[in-house]
Amino acid sequence: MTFTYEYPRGALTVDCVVFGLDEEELKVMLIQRDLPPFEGQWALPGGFVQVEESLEDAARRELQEETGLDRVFLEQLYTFGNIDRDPRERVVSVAYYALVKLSNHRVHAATDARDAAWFGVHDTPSLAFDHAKIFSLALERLRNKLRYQPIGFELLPKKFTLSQLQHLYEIVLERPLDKRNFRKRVLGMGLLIETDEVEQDVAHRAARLYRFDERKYRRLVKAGFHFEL
Amino acid sequence: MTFTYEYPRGALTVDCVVFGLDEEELKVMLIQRDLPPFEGQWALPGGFVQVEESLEDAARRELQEETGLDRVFLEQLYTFGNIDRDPRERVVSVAYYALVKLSNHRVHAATDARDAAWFGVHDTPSLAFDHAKIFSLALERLRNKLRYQPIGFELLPKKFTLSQLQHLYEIVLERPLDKRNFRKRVLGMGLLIETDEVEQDVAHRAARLYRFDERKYRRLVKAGFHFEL
DNA sequence: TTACTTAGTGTTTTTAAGACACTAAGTAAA
DNA sequence: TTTACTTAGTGTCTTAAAAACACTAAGTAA
Repeated sequence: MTFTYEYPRGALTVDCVVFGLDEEELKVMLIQRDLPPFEGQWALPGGFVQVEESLEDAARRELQEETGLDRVFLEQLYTFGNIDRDPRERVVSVAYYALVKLSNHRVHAATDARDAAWFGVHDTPSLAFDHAKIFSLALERLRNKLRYQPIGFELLPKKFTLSQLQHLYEIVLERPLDKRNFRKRVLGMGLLIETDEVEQDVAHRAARLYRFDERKYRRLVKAGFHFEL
Repeated sequence: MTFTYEYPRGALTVDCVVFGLDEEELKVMLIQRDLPPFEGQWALPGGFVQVEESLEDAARRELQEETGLDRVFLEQLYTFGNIDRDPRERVVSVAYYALVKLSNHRVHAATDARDAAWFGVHDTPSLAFDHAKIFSLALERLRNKLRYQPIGFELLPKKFTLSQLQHLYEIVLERPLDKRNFRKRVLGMGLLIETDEVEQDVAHRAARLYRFDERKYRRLVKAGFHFEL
């Protein structure tokens, strides 16, 4: 079966920059292409948008199919539409970035992808298409967003210590932060709930666990508040 | 002549939210549709992306064709891809917003558009498609951007007084600003060049004219500076 | 019991933002 | 030419936020 139009139409794809947090590093998920063009090269997970699905649905579906990731934080980044960004034909790509709790998700390479793996953001191989550009924009966006919106929690387990959270900020922003000032700010925000649990199996004093008060956050955003961390 | 593909393909459009500054109000440029769907209704200027032009090129071309606007500040806003946003078929639209110096550009309605006109941003008619959503996102983006990037100059003539600039900020942000604090901040930024001219034909003390130091701005941005106004 | 590691906690200093009112310069009208 | 009117232009004080800074507490391991 084929589909015919009066004027030529480019193809539409989505690409996802998936960030995860390892113990010591910010990582990005890449897949190794199993088909031409750029066969064997690493690339961002993504693929064609089907005609009866929304852009975000397409992004989630591709993530699921290619990397097994599910129910992640996902936000639109930018749309890339240079005419020769794909050697085959005109392809416009809507890029998304995603944040996942690395601990939850063991990667399994899947359809379309020879392999899927996490790379340190400073240790990425050369990427297919204009994906290096997409990736660097995503990293920049993540850093900016982290400053003024509480999205860091998306990279941590549900319950986390303040040290873990600070560590996350230090890794993403790539600079050390003062412990007392950090705790002051982050608690002063009023979006963390202190649980009655502490971390387990550590060889030193155990830290209290907190969780993010997502309900309160949603309520405040709806009411027009802006958050600056 | 027709074009045939193996899978169905949606259409791709660009839509532009064009802002201009009147004496007393922030305005948006709308066109009245001359063709179905939504014939006769007001809409954002925009149209189909051709297969051999980039997204930004398409936006500039449509602006030129439909409103006669040329060489404007243009930046990508967001991509809208809900499956039923166009009653005819699947259409994904990449939205841009533009800032123009209203004084320069007299509007002339043009091809595809029955009419083109400026509307106060609080006085817009009901819009075709999901254009109301696009418009309100653009307005929000403009306000946020104005806070931390010096883009306001795009709405003013090349040479302007500090009062005009303050007035612009007050109109866009919809709140009064303190004259002395405003001048302190804006001059402290170091991106304004004092000319040796003053405004003409005013019935009171004439104010000094300034211009935006675009070179310096570009240089600093390249060097990684961030600007907060 | 001692050494080691990370958790947890306030105060001071510095910097940026906000509030606030008068004089200067020009035009227009009496 | 004097006077009234309008907008330009200018600094200081107050307040709030950010940054700098060091010790004690609690637990584990040797």
